[in-house]
Amino acid sequence: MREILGLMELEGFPPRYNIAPTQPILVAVAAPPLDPGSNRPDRMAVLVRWGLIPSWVKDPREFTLLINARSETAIDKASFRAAMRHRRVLVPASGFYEWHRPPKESGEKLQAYWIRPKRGGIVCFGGLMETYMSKDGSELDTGCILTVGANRTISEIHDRMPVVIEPQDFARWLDCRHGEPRDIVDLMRPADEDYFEAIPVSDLVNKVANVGAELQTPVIPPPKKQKPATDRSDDGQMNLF
DNA sequence: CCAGACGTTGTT
DNA sequence: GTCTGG
DNA sequence: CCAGACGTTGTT
DNA sequence: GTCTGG
Repeated sequence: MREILGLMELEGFPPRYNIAPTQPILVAVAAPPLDPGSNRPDRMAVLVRWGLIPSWVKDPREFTLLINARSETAIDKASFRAAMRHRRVLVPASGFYEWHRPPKESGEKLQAYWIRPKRGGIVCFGGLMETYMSKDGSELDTGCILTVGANRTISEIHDRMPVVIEPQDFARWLDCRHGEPRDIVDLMRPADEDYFEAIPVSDLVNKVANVGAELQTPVIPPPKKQKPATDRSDDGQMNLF
């Protein structure tokens, strides 16, 4: 991931297997303009609270937790408009969890899935951040992840999925100095059908107190046909969500 | 115009 | 701060 | 799901 | 008839 993002700050960042809203997440942002000849990286890593707080919020305690933003509407929403223009970020992860909620009548149980790139490695989600100034003068960096309608593969599980930004689009996504929202709308689209694989996992993941690698151990879900996951092991560097 | 909301998803 | 609903 | 709206203007 | 708001 360090190689992918060009960040220096990632050494020694431990793997995390169950990141819940309000917890810190690592994001990549564009660094301030470089001096000519500088070899400083043009991106930097920031830890933000997962749950965006717009700058105009009076009392964060009474404000809804904004962990996702719909990419179709974020440009026009008061809560996301400024961040969409000025504070786009990349959120690196080794995948995400999603829950399949069967119709109540079906009798099927809620099934959790660990969803990761088929090729393994790191995926970068499109996200937004804000720096919130509280009344006591302290700053709180917060962020959220953009979503888009699920592709056919993921829609078996859920109707939405995170926006995936490909490496060749990182620079354009992050360049908020020149790139306006209309210049990046094309990047907010469902991932290719074969980009992700969904691995059924146990309901251990449902409890945020469970945080170990065993959360990603494949299970065979009871009734429906579901291809068991491979046992290809993860690189263990950065297991977000 | 003015007052009030400002969001998503449904357990990540 | 900006948008929406009345 | 059901009830209610279904339109525009917004300084005349 | 269809959409929206609760």
